[in-house]
Amino acid sequence: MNDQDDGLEDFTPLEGDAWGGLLGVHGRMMRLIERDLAERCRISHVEFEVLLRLSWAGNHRMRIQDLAADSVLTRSGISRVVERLERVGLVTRESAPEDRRGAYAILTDAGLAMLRTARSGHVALVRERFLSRFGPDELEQMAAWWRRVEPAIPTS
Amino acid sequence: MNDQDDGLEDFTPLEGDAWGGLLGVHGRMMRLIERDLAERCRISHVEFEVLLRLSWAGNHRMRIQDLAADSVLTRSGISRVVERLERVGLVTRESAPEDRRGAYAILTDAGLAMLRTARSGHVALVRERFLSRFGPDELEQMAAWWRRVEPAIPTS
DNA sequence: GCATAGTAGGTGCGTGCGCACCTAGCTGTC
DNA sequence: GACAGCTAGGTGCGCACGCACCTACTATGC
Repeated sequence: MNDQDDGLEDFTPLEGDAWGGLLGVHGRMMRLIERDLAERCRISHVEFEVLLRLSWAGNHRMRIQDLAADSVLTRSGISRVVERLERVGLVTRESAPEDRRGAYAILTDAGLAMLRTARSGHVALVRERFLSRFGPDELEQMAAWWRRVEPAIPTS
Repeated sequence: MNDQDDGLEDFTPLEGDAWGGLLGVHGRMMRLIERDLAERCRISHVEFEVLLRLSWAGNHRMRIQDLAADSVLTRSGISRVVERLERVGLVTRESAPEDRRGAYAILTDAGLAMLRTARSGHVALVRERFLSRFGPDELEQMAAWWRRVEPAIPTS
């Protein structure tokens, strides 16, 4: 039912399918993921991501600013996420000795335990709905595309 | 700095690159897009999307429920988006004669004009940062992937 | 030393949205 | 017709987040 050219630049059908499809797949997946994590673990996806990245870090600790970089949230957002996680005992905060302005978020044992259960179900979900639809060669190509595009998009 | 296997299922590196890359690219692009639309047109991306889909519809009008389906927002979210757009004169509302529970959102002339300026810059941005990084064959493959995956992800 | 600029983290405020619920109206069964 | 059950849209409430700003601290220039 397109109104045909109403005067100015629009996406071509191919562009629309490629870009719009990415938006659609992301939106649907996020709905599934948020519901799943909320029901099983009472945490949000960003909270899960913070726990995950802490688990990757040496000694399970990261500076707030490092958590904020390469996150979908701003520093203020991360600050509040860490506050929420601290309130339920999944992380603790500790001020940085080498720079007294700074603070570390540190994964607790309870946080690590929670992450493990959250992660196994999460991985299963993303595999079932998304990753399993692609062969290894296709996943490799997809990853290569993101590596190609991502550095061209400014972080801030 | 991975903590190596801490006991339960995790993404493989390949899976992590494919899925994490999608999240990263989407997040960065959305930041750019929101800032651009806000600065140039004082509208958000969801508001833009509603205007766009109205412009595609016959007579530039759609039922609220049809706007909500296949949107990233719920019905209540769409209801508020339409309310905001109505308040600034970009759409009007009209109750549906064939089902008196229902309502149409209708694009106004001002809304169409706004959409045109918003869209041209938006298309340019998405092309510059994303679409132009791919060849036509790659865009076709990407679109095919989304077509393959999307129906397997429940809408609600 | 002192002054200025820059940075890390936190916070008041405004806003956007989901959830649960409400009302009005449609539909189906009897 | 009467009544139950469903659906479309809107709304009160709570919450998460960005923006702008604040405080505490560090870094740089003199």
